[in-house]
Amino acid sequence: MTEPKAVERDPESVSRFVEHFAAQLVEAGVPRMPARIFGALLASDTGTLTSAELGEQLQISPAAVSGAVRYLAQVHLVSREREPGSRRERYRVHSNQWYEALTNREALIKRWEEALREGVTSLGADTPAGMRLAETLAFFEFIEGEVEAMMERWRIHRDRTFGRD
Amino acid sequence: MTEPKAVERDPESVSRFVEHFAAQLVEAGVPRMPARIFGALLASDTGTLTSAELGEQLQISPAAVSGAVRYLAQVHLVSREREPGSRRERYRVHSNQWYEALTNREALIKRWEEALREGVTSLGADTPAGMRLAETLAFFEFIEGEVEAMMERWRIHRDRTFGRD
DNA sequence: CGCTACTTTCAGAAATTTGTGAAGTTAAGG
DNA sequence: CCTTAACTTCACAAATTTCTGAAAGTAGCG
Repeated sequence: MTEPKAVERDPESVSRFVEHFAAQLVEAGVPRMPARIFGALLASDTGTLTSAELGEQLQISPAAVSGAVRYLAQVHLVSREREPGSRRERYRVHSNQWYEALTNREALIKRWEEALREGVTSLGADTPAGMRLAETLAFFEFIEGEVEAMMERWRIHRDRTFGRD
Repeated sequence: MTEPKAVERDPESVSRFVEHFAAQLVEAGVPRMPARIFGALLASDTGTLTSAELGEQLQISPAAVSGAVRYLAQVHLVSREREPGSRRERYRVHSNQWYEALTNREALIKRWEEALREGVTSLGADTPAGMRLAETLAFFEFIEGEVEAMMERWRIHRDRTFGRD
């Protein structure tokens, strides 16, 4: 028969998902190429793809892959690993961990807090503006603590739902 | 004495805060003008500023103010109000509510979820990729519920800390 | 009604961002 | 070591975004 053995993934469906999902990320502020690459990784069976595979699937140059991957690695959305043997690289999305990175914008939040703290000081803690900034600052500090607890609850919930191995 | 009555806010400190804070927002993906305007509102005593005041303080054209404010209103970071009498408009940051908007990216999350759901379907719920997407989807659904509870805790915490009026 | 004080829209100039090809770098494997 | 298969960096072209000035609405107020 002409029936292929384990098709399970026609390129067009994959592409549709990748581009659609990437578009949402773009709207959230993620640069286009990183978004597309991230989508492609999410949609891959192993969660890993080589530079060449990405380039071919998305029709982009090696340079574009390189730049986008650097971005993704920096924000901890993917990790890079060397295939033992060859100098070919694999990029991987850490299934359960990538979305934790999302809630984990540590550095970002820290800098917001720093800016707010400066604002409180320079505008005066007793001025209306200073008080508004102080309250905002308190909000972020509060959230920071909460998020950690929330992620712990998620892990428990996930293990119950998807099996605890 | 040459001592002014209630200076309390020298333009340079304000500007330093505004630009610094705006820079952080920009890094988080907010367009520059909206970020600056938002900063200026945060740093104002009443939390409101007119179009003209914004234009002068930030040295930008009325057109820029108009465009940026439209953006901010759309994402619920500021509201616009008409000064009774004149056709002059005031833009306001809702002290306690602006940061709630941040956690409240309803529409955004919904679309992510929709994209993920589509992905699960088109890639197959039983494929490895499909399962990865399903887990991600479950994560967002979980978070959605948690955030609401978290905000409620925040309000209580805030009232305790800043007075409950 | 029409004048005037604002705000919005629009077309285009300027700046920024993005992606490419080509040269440069690194390290595997003979 | 030298060759070669990758990845990365760089300079530039193209596309996009951002802001402006100017024209066009809009609604108070005489």
